[in-house]
Amino acid sequence: MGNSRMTVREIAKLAGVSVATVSRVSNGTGQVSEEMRRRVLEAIEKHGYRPDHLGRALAAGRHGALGLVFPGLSGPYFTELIQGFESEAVPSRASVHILCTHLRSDADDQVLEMGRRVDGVAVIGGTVSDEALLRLATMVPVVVIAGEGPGDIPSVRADNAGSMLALTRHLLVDHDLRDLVFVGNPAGSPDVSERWAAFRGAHHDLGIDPPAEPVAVSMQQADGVLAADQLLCGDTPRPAGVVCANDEIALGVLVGALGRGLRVPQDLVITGFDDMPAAALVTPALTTVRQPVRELTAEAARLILRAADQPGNTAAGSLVLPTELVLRRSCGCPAPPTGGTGR
Amino acid sequence: MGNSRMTVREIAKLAGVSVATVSRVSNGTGQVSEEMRRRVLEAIEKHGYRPDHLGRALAAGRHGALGLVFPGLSGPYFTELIQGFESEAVPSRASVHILCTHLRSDADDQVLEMGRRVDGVAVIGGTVSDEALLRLATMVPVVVIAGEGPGDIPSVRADNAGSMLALTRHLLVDHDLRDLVFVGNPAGSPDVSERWAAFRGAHHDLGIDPPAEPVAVSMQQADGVLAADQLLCGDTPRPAGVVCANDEIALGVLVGALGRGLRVPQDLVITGFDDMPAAALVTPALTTVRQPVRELTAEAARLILRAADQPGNTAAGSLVLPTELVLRRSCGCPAPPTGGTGR
DNA sequence: TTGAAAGCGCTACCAG
DNA sequence: CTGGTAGCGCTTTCAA
Repeated sequence: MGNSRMTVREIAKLAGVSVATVSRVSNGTGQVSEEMRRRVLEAIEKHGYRPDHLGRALAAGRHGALGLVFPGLSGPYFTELIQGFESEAVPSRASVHILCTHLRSDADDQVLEMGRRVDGVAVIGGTVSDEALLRLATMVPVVVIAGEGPGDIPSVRADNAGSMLALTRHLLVDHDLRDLVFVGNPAGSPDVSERWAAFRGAHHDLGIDPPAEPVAVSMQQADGVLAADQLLCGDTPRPAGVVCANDEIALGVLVGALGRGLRVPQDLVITGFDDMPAAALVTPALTTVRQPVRELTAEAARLILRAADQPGNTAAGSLVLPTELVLRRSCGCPAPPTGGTGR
Repeated sequence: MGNSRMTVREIAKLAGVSVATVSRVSNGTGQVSEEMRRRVLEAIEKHGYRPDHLGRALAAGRHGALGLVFPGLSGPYFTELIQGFESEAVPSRASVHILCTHLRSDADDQVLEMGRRVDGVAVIGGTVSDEALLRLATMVPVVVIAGEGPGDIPSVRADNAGSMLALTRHLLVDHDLRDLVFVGNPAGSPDVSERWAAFRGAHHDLGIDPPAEPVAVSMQQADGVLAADQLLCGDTPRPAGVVCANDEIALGVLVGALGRGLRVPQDLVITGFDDMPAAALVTPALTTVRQPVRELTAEAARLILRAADQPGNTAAGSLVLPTELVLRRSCGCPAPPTGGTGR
C-alpha cells in the first residue's frame, strides 16, 4: 500500500502534526507523546512512507556510503575484498560504491568524483596516482589496502614478506630445492612486489643466486596455465619448484603440470599465496600462505567509519595483518594423517 | 589549492555574481556573457570548487547511481557481471552501488533501502523475494539478470536451455556416452535450474533415463573438487561423463580427476559452462558453453538508464542473449589442429 | 544576460 | 512535548 513518494510534509498534514514531529518519530529522536507517535506511525504505515535518502543526507551532510576502488577486479581475491568491506559497511547502514579504474586513463578523475559521493574511500594499492590519493584525502578519509599510501594516508596490508621469506626458505632448506622460479608480476601490485622481494631475499640470505627475473604474468588461473606452458614446454630445463604470487596462478600451473603428466610434488613443486578454499582441496593440496583477505577490507571500513564520525575527518592507524605459512603436499611435505585439508 | 568544501554561494560572492550564474557556468547551461563566465571560471579554478553531489542530486531528484544486487558473489562470473555493469554506468556518470544479500535474513529490506538511493536496480535472479522485487519496481526501474522477474519486470538472460540441450545431446549421441552426471544445484539459481532441466530434457528426447538427482554443490572450484571426491572415490561406479553447471566446478572436477591419475577424456569426460578464460587453456581444454556474461549486465544497465530518463520510469524489453556450444578436448572431441585454444 | 527567490526532502534549533 | 522555521547546496523559474 501507498506510494513511497510521500514526503514529511504530506505525512505531517495527514497525521495532523508538524513535520518536526514526523521527523522525530521516524528517527526515534527526541520526546514524543504516545498519542502523537501513534497518529504519525499510523499515517506512515498507511502510506508506506520512508524518508528520502537524499534529503536526509543533505541535511546531515553525510552520504551514508563508502567507496571501494579496484584496479580491475578478477577472481576470488577481489570478491573476498568486497565481501569483507560489505560486512562492515552494511551494519553501519552505509551503502557500498565500487569503481574499477581498469585501464581507463581518467581513473584519477573518477576517484575524485567518487570522493564527492561517499563518506570515505578504500583504495587497493597501486590503483590510482599518489597525487590523486592525496587530493582525495583532503575531501574524505582514505585508506589504502594491500599497499602503502603516500603522505600519512593509513593503510591496511598483510605481512607479505614474513611468510614469503619463510616459504622460500622452507623450499630451499627443508626440501633442499634449487632452481626455483617466481611467477607473478611485481610491477602489477605492491603485494606481488613485496612477495618477489622476499623470494629473492630468502635466496640471498642463504647465499644462493635467485633467478634474475620473475615470470611476469597476471593473477588469474589462466595466466598460471600460460606460465606452465612456458615453463614446462621442454625448450628449457624444467625448474624444481614454482613459487606463485597467488593461489589462482598456482592452480593454473598445477593443472598445466598435471595435464602434461607430471607428478606434483615428485617432478615439480608448486606453491601459492592466499589460501583460497580450493587450495586445501586439490590433489595434491597446495602449500601456500594464508592471509586474512576479508579482514583487510573489513578493517579498512572500520577505520574509515571511525574517521567519518570524528571531527578531524582523517583516517589514521595503519596496520599489518599477520599471515601464516600453510604447508601441504604440493611442496613435498608429507600428506597430513587424516582428511587431507591441511587445516 | 583550494578546499573543495566551497559552495555556490561562496563562489558567487567571490566572483561578484549571483549563484544562478555560477550554476549556469558550472553546468554549461543557459546563456552567460563572456565576461561573467571568465570571472566565475577563475574563482572556480582558484578555489578548486566542484559542485556537491548531494545538493545537485536533491535538486535534480535523481541520484546518478545504479544498484547491482547479488546473492553472495564469488568467482569470475560475478566479477564479470560487475565489470559489464560498470562499463555502461561509468560513461553515463552513474556510480555503481553493490549489495550482497548473502545469507542475511533482512535482504528484502536492504534491497528496498537501496531502491531509495539509486535511479535503478539490476538484481541477479533468485536473490530476493518476488514480493520485494515488485515493491522495488514501484520505486525505480528494475531489471532481473539471469532469471525471470515476477509481473512485468523485464529480464536479461542467456539461452541456457538451447546450448545445454545441444551439449548433452552431443555427449549422448556423438560420443555415445551413458551414465552422465550433472554437478550443480538447481535450487541455487534460475540458471542452474534451466541447465539441469535441459540436461534431463536431452535424455528424455532420446529415450534415455537421466539421473534422478544432480550432485548438488555450489558454484566454486572448491565445490567441484568436492564433487570429484564424491564421484571418483571408488565406492560407486565411476560415471562416464560429468556435466558441470559452470566452468569453475568443471575445473575443480578436472583437478580432482587428474590428481587421481585419471585421464581426461579417455577415462572421464568433463564439460563446463560459461567459457571463462581458463577453460580454453587447461589441458585438456574444456568443452563448454560460451555465454556473454558482461553483456548481460551491460544490457541491463542500458535498459535501466533508458527507463530512468523516461517519464514512465519503468524498465521494459526483456531479452535472451545467445549462447554457443564450444567443443574442445575434454568431451572427447579431437584436439584442434593448431594452438589448442579451441577458438 | 543577470539576479532574486522558490523550492528539492529532511533535520534540528528555538520558542512556546 | 510540540510546532514554526531556518537551513543543507544546488537548480531553475520568473522578473527585471
